Amino acid sequence: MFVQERLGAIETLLQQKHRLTVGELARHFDASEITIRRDLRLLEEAGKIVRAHGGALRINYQRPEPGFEHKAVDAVEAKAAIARTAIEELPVRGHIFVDSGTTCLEIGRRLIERNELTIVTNSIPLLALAGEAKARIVGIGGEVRPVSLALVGGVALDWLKAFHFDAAVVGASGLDGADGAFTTELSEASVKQMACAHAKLRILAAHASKWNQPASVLIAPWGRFDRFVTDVRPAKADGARLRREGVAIRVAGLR
Amino acid sequence: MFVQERLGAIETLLQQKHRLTVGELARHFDASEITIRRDLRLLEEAGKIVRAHGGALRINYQRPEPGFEHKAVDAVEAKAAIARTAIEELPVRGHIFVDSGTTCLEIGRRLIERNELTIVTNSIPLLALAGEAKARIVGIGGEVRPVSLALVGGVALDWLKAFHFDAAVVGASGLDGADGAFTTELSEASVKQMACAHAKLRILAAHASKWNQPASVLIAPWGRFDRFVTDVRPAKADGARLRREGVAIRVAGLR
DNA sequence: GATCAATTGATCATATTTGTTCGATAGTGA
DNA sequence: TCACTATCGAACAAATATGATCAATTGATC
Repeated sequence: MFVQERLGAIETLLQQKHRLTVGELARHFDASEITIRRDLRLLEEAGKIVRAHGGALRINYQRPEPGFEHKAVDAVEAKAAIARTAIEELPVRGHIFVDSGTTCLEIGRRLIERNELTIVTNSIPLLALAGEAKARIVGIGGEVRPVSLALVGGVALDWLKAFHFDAAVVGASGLDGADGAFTTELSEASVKQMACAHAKLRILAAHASKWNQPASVLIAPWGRFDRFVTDVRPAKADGARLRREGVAIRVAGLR
Repeated sequence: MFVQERLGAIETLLQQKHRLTVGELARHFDASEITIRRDLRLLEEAGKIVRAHGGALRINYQRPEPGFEHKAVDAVEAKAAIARTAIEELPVRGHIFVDSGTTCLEIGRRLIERNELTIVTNSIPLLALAGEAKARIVGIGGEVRPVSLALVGGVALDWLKAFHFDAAVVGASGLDGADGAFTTELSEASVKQMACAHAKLRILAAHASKWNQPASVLIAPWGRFDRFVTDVRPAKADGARLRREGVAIRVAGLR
């Protein structure tokens, strides 16, 4: 086996495994460990991999789950812009459901200024803002999901059934041009679905970074939403698809 | 496991949990504590986390209860003492209702460490602590009362009807030797009553300053409570009355 | 077949990583 | 305030991984 072949093979293996030990590779190629180390050094010098003591890691090795707050901080500006645009779409009186998540929290933060409004939410951070609110704020009950500080679960759903909203604003963890909006957890998806099912106006608010992010549970296909508020004009194909499905796109800062 | 992997994993965990102790991490990775500390130091030097004595915090973690803390500064010491005493009266597993209010919040703050417990509460500040909780936390639904950040109202009551608690801890705004415990709002009183009605063990926790404070709505006469936890031994007459009604008195710091 | 360059493997001194011990320090409750 | 406990980090020790060096092997070329 030629060196180049081995180098290429190691790269390929790393695509599949994200981490490889020197021992594994030595066995795999039936070569000595020192040979593997030499290969790894070459690959590292070429910037193809990251070496670790005992093996190697994929270069863009990213941690298991992207995480919640991490993204939240660097997109504050964008999310504020989305929020400013989103509230223009929302009624000044009546009942509005506001979802959990950082984008929706920004929207909620602005909506609580409207004194004729009743805001129903599953977001604990939003409930915590009630002290400064002019609007009436109602929390749906349920079990707390610690990662997102959202109220979820069966009882929350039962309770939402009894409600009728003038509008529902929901967020998403992933967007897919072909399918629709996704989230990572079934229990959260159910709450979002139920809220939308009982709302006259359904608004999806999501930061552009959510496009093509993998998230396992479908909240709803595009057609179920009336408006999609985001911060960057979607790719041509995605935009066309949305319009075909009857979703009005609002791009923050541009209208 | 490579160092880089552990560092990445710690970052990911921190995004989900806000805070991690060295011990937790050591167990999680099956590594020694000193190894974890070394990792934490690396992450701190890289500006990825904030270290604390005993563990680490997420870099931009902000306290989730804004606008409420200022109230809580009154009698912190005494309330902490009451809380320490109260939790000794409470089971380590099962379902416990924890009321809104600063005293009960102190109790809840300690109870969330018990990992076999389900805590049901109408206190939004307590719900906001779920991110750091070992216990399962359930919020009852309802309208938010901004002054107290408590969930109240008809829906809250309906929720409570569905529950059965091993214990209920409630607070009060006023205490009267002759009558019992009072609060300022009918809606809050109803929640407290309903919680007690569905609990095996009923604990009233209140700071001594609440004696003879005027508060309009009777929560319940003394006889409805099993224990009264406070920070100062009650006046002779009051103490006698309580005992006659079958309420066990626990004075914080003295037992 | 002899020679050379390239690659690989073996050996061993050195690096790195991890865990243990123990004195120092910070937090906690009285 | 003090004493008590938990946590911390320095220093050492053990285990493991690493790379420099040198020898062996292979294949190409003369």
